[in-house]
Amino acid sequence: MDLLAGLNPQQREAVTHPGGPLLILAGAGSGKTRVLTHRVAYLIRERGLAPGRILAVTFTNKAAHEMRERIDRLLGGPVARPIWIGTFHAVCSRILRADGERVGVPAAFAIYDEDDQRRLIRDALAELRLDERRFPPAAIHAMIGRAKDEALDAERYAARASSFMEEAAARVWRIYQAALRAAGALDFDDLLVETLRLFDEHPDVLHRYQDRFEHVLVDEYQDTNHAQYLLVRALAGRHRNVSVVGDDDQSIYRWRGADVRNILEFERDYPDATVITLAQNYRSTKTILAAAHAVIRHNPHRHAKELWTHNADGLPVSAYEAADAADEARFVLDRIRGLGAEGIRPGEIAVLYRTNAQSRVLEEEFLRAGVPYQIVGGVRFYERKEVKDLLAYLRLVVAPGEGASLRRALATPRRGIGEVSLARLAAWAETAGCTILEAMRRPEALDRLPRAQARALEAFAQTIASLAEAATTLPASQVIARAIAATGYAEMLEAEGTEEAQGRLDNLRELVTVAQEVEESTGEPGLAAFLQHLALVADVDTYRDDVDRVTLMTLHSAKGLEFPVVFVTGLEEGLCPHVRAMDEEGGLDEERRLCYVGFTRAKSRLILTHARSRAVFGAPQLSVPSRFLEEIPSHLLSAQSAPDPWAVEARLRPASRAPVRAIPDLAPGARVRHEKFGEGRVLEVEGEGAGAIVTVRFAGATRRLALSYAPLEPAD
DNA sequence: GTAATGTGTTTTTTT
DNA sequence: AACACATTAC
Repeated sequence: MDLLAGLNPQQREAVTHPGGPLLILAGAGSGKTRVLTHRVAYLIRERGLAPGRILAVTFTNKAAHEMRERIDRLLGGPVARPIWIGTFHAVCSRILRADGERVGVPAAFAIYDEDDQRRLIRDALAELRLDERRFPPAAIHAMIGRAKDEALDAERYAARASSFMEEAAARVWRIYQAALRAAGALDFDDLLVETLRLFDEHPDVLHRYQDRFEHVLVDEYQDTNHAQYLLVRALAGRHRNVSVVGDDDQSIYRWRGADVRNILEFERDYPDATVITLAQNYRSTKTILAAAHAVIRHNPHRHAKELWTHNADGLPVSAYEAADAADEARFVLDRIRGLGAEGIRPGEIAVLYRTNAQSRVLEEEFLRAGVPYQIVGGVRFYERKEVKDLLAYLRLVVAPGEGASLRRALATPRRGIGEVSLARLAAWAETAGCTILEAMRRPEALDRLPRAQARALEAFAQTIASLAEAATTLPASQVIARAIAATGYAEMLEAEGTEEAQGRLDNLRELVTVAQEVEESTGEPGLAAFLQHLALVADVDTYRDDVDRVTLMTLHSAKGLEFPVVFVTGLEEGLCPHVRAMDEEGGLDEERRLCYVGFTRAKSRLILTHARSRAVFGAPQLSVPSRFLEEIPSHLLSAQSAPDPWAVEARLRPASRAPVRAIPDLAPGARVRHEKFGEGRVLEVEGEGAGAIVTVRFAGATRRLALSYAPLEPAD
């Protein structure tokens, strides 16, 4: 396959660039992913570079996956396996697993999630007798996180602390860090910081990686923070073949420490850098690009540039003013139904919003309408209670000394062990100098406890021990499958007998599938590797483009994706731009970039909505249209508005936007006709009247439909 | 030791 | 409105 076929001159230049520092300024939809994958394939095939000598850093695990697949496809075989492709966090995690022990990071280190981290912060605050109201754990945690983004450590941070709050954060940090170390755990930021420390304190390790990576490529460079910048500089320090790709207009992670200067000042860092600009857009219509540009051009301090395209003008951008969030959701579903009639499938549609909280109202409407959807983010799969519970058991199998996991695992399923028994056991373990888990197997310790508790603890320790035994020989997926049964978790959920419990059990089984997939794609079958991998999984990684469902997600999650039809909802002052962003320096600019990212996801249709009233913390608030909407010239727009509920005649009409028609009264067994699906038979009816949801078997498929929306009529 | 009830907090975005 | 956390009741 010709690696250069179909590429424009700038893309070709980027793909074939011989070596040395390369900056690719790639606008939205300019084919940057394509350039990156073709460049890697080119280096391997045309330049004879061994795949193992390439490091490619992506923004999400999903992007990493896709890149690997595309490279294999380009080169016509499974060539990509040895390439190091992954997020900064995944790459650092791999380095630390191999060499972390040189700086005191155990090979089977745990990666603490948000919950675990917050618990340690609160413990530290309590130890320092600091009031949580005056020193909110979330704020302290964020301060520490930001400092780690800057590659600072507690000592240097303490030295430059200039306020009482910062001094408190520095004191908390020391205790927090000691607690992590004691648990053999790292937080997300530590993955980067500890890798940097490893390189700093052990130059021989750094040299090994520097020599190995002849080419380093970094995607989404505009969203790298200082620690990541230092990592790139260190890893590419020997061969200086560093290619970075990014777009300053799409920098949306400043709050996480991302520093646009990394991309704006690349030429200062590497004076001999080649700079290539990709400005031709292959994704969107002229109208969509014009609307996006009309917004982004209001930002100061940007590389002034305008995308252009050979694509058609396309339809005007739609704008809808809804009465409230529910009306907005109904409008979205109305439109989606209309698009369906035009032959556009659910999988081609995305509904975007600023905050996860907005997804709830939308989701309700999707359920009511029976339109298939997937929500990316929100309550994350790996933060669900049952998943975290099971992971606690698994962590315990890998690291028996880990206190937080022990607590969690002991609590569910209930086995009659509470604070009191655990404290007694912990005290005994302390004096005996063993772990709590070991104490559970000592008769001397168990004799001090009531009979029932002693039995339960003994059985618990036995369960963990047998799982640990299994983990020495079996791959992670099989250990997990055993754990679901051996811990009594399956039994507990089955006993509940509710649909919810069944769903939880399904989630746990899903974990087995995930483990199998990870084993196959990484080639590392062990439980420890799997647990570390899991901690790094992002929301977008769970987004699937192979299912025919409408995708609901935040503007942030949408970065890097594209859809034929895109809805951007909630375009109101205070929401997008968000109030919390506006009291920060440069916050408004970033909100505008976020909006720009949203618009430029759309290929052919862009639909914008805002509501006159929206509930904040449950209380309705009036809101005005976002300034970003006002920035779009009216000739690009086709606007529409919900009726004013205060107008007299409007008050007499039903509030619902549902088509006014007779609601058929159906019972199971009835024959019905659907505009699109043809004739079918009713299997089940849930609810009554307009709110009812019916399950109908059509010739092709069985579907759940909302009676009030679905164009369903009795067939006689 | 656990379940029921009450209270306060939450929403910005995430590797 | 929804959820986590604390307190109370059993």
